[in-house]
Amino acid sequence: MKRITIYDVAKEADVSLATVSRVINGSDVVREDTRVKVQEAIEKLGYKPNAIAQGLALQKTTTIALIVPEASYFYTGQIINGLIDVAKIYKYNIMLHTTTEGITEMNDIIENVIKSRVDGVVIFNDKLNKEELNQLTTYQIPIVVIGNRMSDETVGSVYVDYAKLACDYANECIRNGKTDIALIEDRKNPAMIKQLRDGLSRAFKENGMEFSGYIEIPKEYRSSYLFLKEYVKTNPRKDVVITYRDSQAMAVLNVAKEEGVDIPNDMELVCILDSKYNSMARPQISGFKIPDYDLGAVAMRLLTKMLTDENDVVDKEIELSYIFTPRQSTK
Amino acid sequence: MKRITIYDVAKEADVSLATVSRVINGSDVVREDTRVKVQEAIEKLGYKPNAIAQGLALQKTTTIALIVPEASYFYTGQIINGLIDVAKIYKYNIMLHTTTEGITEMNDIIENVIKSRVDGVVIFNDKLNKEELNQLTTYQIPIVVIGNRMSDETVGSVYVDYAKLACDYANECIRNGKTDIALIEDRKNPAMIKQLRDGLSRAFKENGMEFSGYIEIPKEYRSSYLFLKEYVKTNPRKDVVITYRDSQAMAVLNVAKEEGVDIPNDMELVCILDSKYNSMARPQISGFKIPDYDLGAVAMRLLTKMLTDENDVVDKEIELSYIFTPRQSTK
DNA sequence: TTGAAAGCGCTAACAC
DNA sequence: GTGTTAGCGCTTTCAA
Repeated sequence: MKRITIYDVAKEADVSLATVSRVINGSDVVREDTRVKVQEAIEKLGYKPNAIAQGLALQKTTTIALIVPEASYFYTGQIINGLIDVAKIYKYNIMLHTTTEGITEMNDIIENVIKSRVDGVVIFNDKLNKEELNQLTTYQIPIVVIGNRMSDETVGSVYVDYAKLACDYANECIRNGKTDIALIEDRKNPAMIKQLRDGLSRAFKENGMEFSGYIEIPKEYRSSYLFLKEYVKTNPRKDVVITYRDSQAMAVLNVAKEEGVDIPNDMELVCILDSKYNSMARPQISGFKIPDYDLGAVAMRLLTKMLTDENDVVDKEIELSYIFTPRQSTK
Repeated sequence: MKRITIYDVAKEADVSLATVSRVINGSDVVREDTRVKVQEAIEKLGYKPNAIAQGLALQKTTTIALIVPEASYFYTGQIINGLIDVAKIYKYNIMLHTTTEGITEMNDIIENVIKSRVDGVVIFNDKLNKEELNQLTTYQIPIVVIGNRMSDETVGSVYVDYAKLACDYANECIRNGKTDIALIEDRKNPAMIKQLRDGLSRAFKENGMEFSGYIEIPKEYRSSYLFLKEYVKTNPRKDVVITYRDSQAMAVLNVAKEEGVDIPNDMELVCILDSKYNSMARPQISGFKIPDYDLGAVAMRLLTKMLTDENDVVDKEIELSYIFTPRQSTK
């Protein structure tokens, strides 16, 4: 089957290609009968406009690039879902790029993104390099960052204030006499952990104390579970343990159960990134409902705004809130 | 910043645009000194070739469309990872499309895919309509389907034979006297469940029996957990319960624990789609290691083959195998 | 080895 | 209302 172009349709309908173009773009200056005539020709030939040619002519691709970490948690999936749902509304297509742990191919991706002439970029990545973003801004590509708050003028950002979250929660704990709080490292999400840690430090400082409950997982341990299993034997019990991901929380739960530590009576457990698995664990794990879907959706909405409103969008920094969901692992 | 085109580079380097084109495409007919001259001009101007224009001129976009269900399990994520890793090798970009439960916008997606002139399509979707695929084949777009075996001549497919998996496993159970096998419905993945059911039926037939252990979850129950909680009270205990996803297996585990059913002694539990959560549950849930990552990787490899080898690719149907991973929920 | 020019398929002034 | 035509940025013969 030969590729059908706008010329073929024009010939078939016996009009000029400009008229066909007008029809497919819904221009209202076309007379009804010619519109119908063209429409029929399109139907008959099975013509589909070539988005690439349109992109070239219009200097816009109605495509945005989405850059996410390869590690696919449920969380990331939800962000993508939210983003795509909004993208669909505005007819944007998504080019998906993933960054692989360790390998600094971010530059390759950026290069790729520039070449592909997408209209905008959404980046969700724990480790984000300002320099790399600069590349994009040099090429005038609108950017929205998810997760990291950016103070830059040109990039938008949608995020959750984990520091505040941690600070507030710690304050609450301290108020209730629970001062022995532990935060477990998450190698995959250092930036998030840093925010949490900062928040905890702040809370302790506000209460005239110093936060010292950060638990690093030595490189030689392949999983938090394995490490904690050892750790718990030689270290005093905490009042509250905070983990970032559900799997770490489950590791804590398992270790506790195996070592005879009663949760929540001997020790409380909170997981920052709530997930359905938290409620399937026994005892059910308390967590913070982080608006993952919304992070994606709002980011995309912000980007479309930046893409359409020539005059700068007023609020490029959007903070989303969270909700604490108490379950059985906390009192 | 004005958009830098190949003309700007040509002027800067004082050569024709044809030469610049040759340089960026690594043609070896260019004399070294002019190559360097052009290279410098490119560097100086920060020129990046416009992939859209290239796509138009070359009639190929080096982009493939990936269609996956919106519901983001870990599994889907892994498939995407595998696919992207291979796509990177061959320099392909990914256009991500998701299908939403219920809403039959598959046609919209297909339409979109055709317009975007991607070089090929990979589809992973439980509910797959042959008609919709036909659209794509009409437009000569190479397709690879993940998960469903397709007998079609033009589409490739990469899949796991769940029927065989179920049949073999059931045979093994029956051989050991465990004939009371239950398979729990999964509304999100009817096609997979059908395959499993077929496999079980076959095994029972082979043993002169009939499979009657399919457990449907009535619409009014919001989760398998809630339903099973009721179900278990009025129904006899099974020998073996099979679920498709980890969350269903965990539901079974929780119900069993709460109702005083000892797993694996009173009843065994197997989850088809293994995941890390299975090994975090207690008792750890036995499962089949389905090669999710490979499904994606192999699918992409197959597609690139179909894209490059003009003469038909010999083997367009690729079956991947699985490994049973016994843990604590089976004896 | 390099350049000139004809497309690739479409849009958008500008004419008529 | 509709047609003509000049791009959009690049590749690729065909000449030189």
